[in-house]
This record gives sequence, C-alpha cells and structure tokens, in this order.
Amino acid sequence: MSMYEKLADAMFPGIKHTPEHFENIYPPRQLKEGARVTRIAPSPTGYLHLGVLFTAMVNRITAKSTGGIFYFRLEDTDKKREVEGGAEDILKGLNDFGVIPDEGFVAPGKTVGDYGPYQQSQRAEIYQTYAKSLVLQGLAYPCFCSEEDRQAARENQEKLKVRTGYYGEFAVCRNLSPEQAIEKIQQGHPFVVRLRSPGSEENRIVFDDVIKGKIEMPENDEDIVLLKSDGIPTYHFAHAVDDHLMRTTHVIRGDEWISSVPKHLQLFKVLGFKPPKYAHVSPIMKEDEGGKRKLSKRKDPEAAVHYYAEQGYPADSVMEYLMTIANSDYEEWRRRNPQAPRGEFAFNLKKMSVSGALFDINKLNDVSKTVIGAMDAQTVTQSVLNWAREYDAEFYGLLSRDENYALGIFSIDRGGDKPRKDIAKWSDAPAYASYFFDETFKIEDDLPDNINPGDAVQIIDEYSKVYNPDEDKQQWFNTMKSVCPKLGFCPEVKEYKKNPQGYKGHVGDVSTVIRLAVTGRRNSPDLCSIMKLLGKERVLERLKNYKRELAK
RNA sequence: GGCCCGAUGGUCAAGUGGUUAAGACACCGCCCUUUCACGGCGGUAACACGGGUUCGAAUCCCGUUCGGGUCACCA
Repeated sequence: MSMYEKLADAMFPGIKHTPEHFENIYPPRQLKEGARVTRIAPSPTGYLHLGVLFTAMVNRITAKSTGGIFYFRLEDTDKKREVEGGAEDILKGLNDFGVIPDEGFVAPGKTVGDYGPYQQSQRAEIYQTYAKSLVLQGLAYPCFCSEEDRQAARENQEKLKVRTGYYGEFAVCRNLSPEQAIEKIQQGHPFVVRLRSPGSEENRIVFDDVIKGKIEMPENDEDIVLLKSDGIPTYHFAHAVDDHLMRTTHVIRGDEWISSVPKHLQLFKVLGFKPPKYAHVSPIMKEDEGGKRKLSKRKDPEAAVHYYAEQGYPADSVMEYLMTIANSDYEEWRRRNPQAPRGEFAFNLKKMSVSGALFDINKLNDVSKTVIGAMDAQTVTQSVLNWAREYDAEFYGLLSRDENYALGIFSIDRGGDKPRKDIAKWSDAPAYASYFFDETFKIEDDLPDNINPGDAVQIIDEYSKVYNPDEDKQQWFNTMKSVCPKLGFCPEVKEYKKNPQGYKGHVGDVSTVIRLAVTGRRNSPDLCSIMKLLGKERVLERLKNYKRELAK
C-alpha cells in the first residue's frame, strides 16, 4: 500500500466508493443536441432576493428555449448562516413567480429527478469520494493550520507586501509528508482538505464568458479548501462536483463569481471533468447618493420579492419588467405579441447587459400598468380582494361586503380597446376606489377657479331635477347638456371654444361640478358608470351634501 | 492595495470604422376628449476625459478619471 493510500484511508475512513461509482449512477443526460441544462442553486440564508429570482428566470428560459432541463439545488453547506425555513421561502417565491424547476426541489416538500440528492448537506459521501481520489493522486492534502496560524501568516504577508493567501511557500501543510500527516490525524488534530494547486500566478488563463466575452486572468495558485473540517465542501468544490455529476451544461450565476473562475476551471481540470460554459449575470443595482450599488437585502426593501406581494404588484408585472432588463429587445417583441407567453420570446444570453442595470421603479410601474390594463374585471377584482385580505384589512372589509359591487368598481372603463392604466399595483386600489364607499368618501379637490360656488349650487339644483339613473351613457350626457343653456354654460365644447366670452363655461365644467359632488374629485373614470353603480339614493345625497358645503 | 469588468440622454438601452447617434420609461407641449386615464403628434436631453491609429472614431489602441466586483474552513 502506497503512502498516499494510507493517507487517504486515514483521512476518509468511511469512504468505500470510487468516483466511477458515481459516474455510473449519474450518467450523461440523454437530451437532444443543443439542449441546455441549467440550475438555480441558492443557499437558504433568508428570503428570496430579486437578484436570485432574476438569475433563476434567466436560467429557466435558457433551458426551456433549448428543450433542456432547469433544476433547483440547495446549497446548504454553511450551517452557521442557514435560516430556518429559508429553503421553503425561496422555493415558494420562485413558484409564485412561475419560475418552476423541472428537477430537484420543485416545490416545498417535493423533489423530482435522477441526479439527486439535490441538497448538498446530503451529498457528503460524494464530495469525500472525489476528495479522496484527489488525495490518492497527490492532488490534495490535509491542512492542520489553525485560524491563528493563518491569521499570523496573513499579517506576515502584509508586512512582506506580498499577496495574501495559502499558496506556494506559504502553504506550509503542503510540505508535510504523508507520514507526518497521518500521525497528526491519529493524534486527533482537526484538518481541512486543500487542493495542491498545480497553477502558477505567472500563467494566464483565458475563458469565454457567454455574457461578458473573453476574460483573461492569472491562473489560480492557491491551495484552496475543498472540504471544511466538518467534511462539508466549500462552494468551489461542491460546484465542480455537483455541476459535473448533475450534468449542467451552462452555469449562469451572479457576476460576483467571475473572480473565482480560475479556481473552478482548475478544479474541473484536476478532477478530469469537462467544464461547463459560464455566463455571469450583472447584478441589479440601486441608486444611492448619486452612485450605484448592488441592490442590498439590508437597505432596500425592493430587494426582497415579498415586497412586490405586499405592494400588490402582480407576479407577471415583475417578470415582464425583469425580462426587459434581461434582453432589451423584449419590449419591442412584447408590443408586437401582447398575448404570447414569455417562453416564445427568442431569449439570448449573449444579449444580456454587461454592466448592472439600475432598478427603475418608474419602469416597473409602467410595465405593471400595462399588465393590469390587459386584465379583465374579474381578475382585477379577485386580485385586489386577495391582496387586501392579506395587507389592508380595512379596505378588504369594505370591498368584500358586496363582491358584485366590487366587480362593478373595477369594470368601469375596463375591457375596451382603450384600457385605463391608472393602477400599477393593488395597493393603489384603496385610493382609486375610495369614493365608492361612504366610509372613505370625502371631498378631496376644490372647485376649479373658473367656476364660482354660486354657479355650482345652481348646477346642482338644476341637475338634481333632471337626473335619471336609468339613462344610458348617451342619454346621460344629453341630460347633462340640457342644463347648460339656462345656467349660461355652453353645451358644446367646440362652440364654447369659438366664443369663450359668450358663456360662463361649457358642459365639461358642469359635469366637473357633478363629478366633484359625487366622487369628491375633479378627475375620475366615466361618471355615468360611477353614478349608476353608486345608485340614486347615494348620488342625490352627495349632491345635497356638496351643495350644503358650497353654501358655507 | 492586487486582480478582473465596465463607462452612449435622469433611467434602461440600440449601435462593432462613414447613422440626421434608434427605441422605451420619466419629464414638457399640442391634439383627441364632459374630467382623468388611454391613444396620437412633437419637444428637452447622451457617446466620461486626454492622447494616438485612420481620409474618417461612439466604435480600434494607450493613458487618466470615475463606477462595480473580488481577494474566508460564506455562498
């Protein structure tokens, strides 16, 4: 038995398999030519972040548009940072936005696929098997340095003004003989497993990032940690082993990983794996005191996807917005194909932006208004109801009192070819609909300057006499016009404009007074519909009350 | 500080040696219109700076500045 074999046995007493065993269990996928296998691999350290949703969406559409597989893997190797229920939150979040994996964890409590386990904490044996094979080849070794040792080395390197890190002459444990190492292990010293890096800083490596293009960097020469002292892998090692065994073709991830690509490529090489294609996605940024920075979980409420649910942005709106960030020609395509499912868009990784986009709430609002504008009244009503039940108890109480009435509110001016676009999110609804409920109705606007209170009182008096709630829209408007002449207002706007001196105002001013009395605002959707919905009693009551107020 | 990436209107962005430098959001004006919204038309507004290369540079090269990322037994 060679010394390396003895060392490997001492380091991994429980490992019986060889890498071939796992190669056989997880054979290459039988997919058609060009099909891409992608994944989202979050760690359960908190709620779903907008950036993770974005990356997941890009991964999914990349896989789906090529007839490939998009899977979900849980990177739960850091128990210190792990958050209770974090994995379920992330999965639920992805599901809410329709970014549903084909494989791995597809929903809370549901796993599918033949390449599992899809949870790194359950793959210890696999990682250790590969680590062991590296030790056997002399490509990895145990390191017994304590935190203090490394801290001291670091300070020394800083004093020497050389690069910090565990490499070359500073990689002290790399020079331990197998005998020495075995002895330490037998004495019970804890150790990590490090790569014996075959690289040199002198060498340059070049790789072609699908999004960023050609990138050139120094080769990795650090003896990076493969397995932590608890036998659990670091991100780097787990990435290499998992993405190989799960047969990932395209690793699409945040661009904070770019600087570790030399480590990853080296790992794939020493392990004898074919490396995947890399695509590094720029982060979504946030304006901050004139500069920009990555959207931050801590500082920015809009970083957490539950923010959008609370605000009442439809999931579809968020996805549409994210698509416009992902591929800028998406908007044009969407305008030409208003009904088409997103998956039909010819998404292209190469068209993604190289630098990070600033999160633009204006744009989200605009996109969302269009999304909501295309919904029918039932959908809007149900969505508002669902939102309010969760986030606005008072409004929910009013709205749910009579669901037909609620449907009436959101039916006004909806469904035609000129959709209203004044709601960007469900939380806009309470203010939008406030005057439909006596509890929240109030006079919000003043009379326009060109109408004096005396005239307004007369308008109300005259209109109250002829008001008929059964009239259709055309009749209603004719009635409105009919009160104009005797009050000195012009029934036709065009005529008024020809001779503004001849009148106190036009029919628009007359209806503004009625509108103010009935809705409390100078602006509203179709008044005739509003009055019908409110009903005769309430309209007359409001006319009377407003008149009394004007008299003051 | 080392290494890497980037820089076109307020924002997102087309653009790859010759363009009147697209388009979208936001903003402003006009039209349509009983108000608003919708829609239509128009407008303000940009190639970070300095050197090259070239007949010609937003585009290629170098430098500067500024921004971002990364340098863990975190991912």
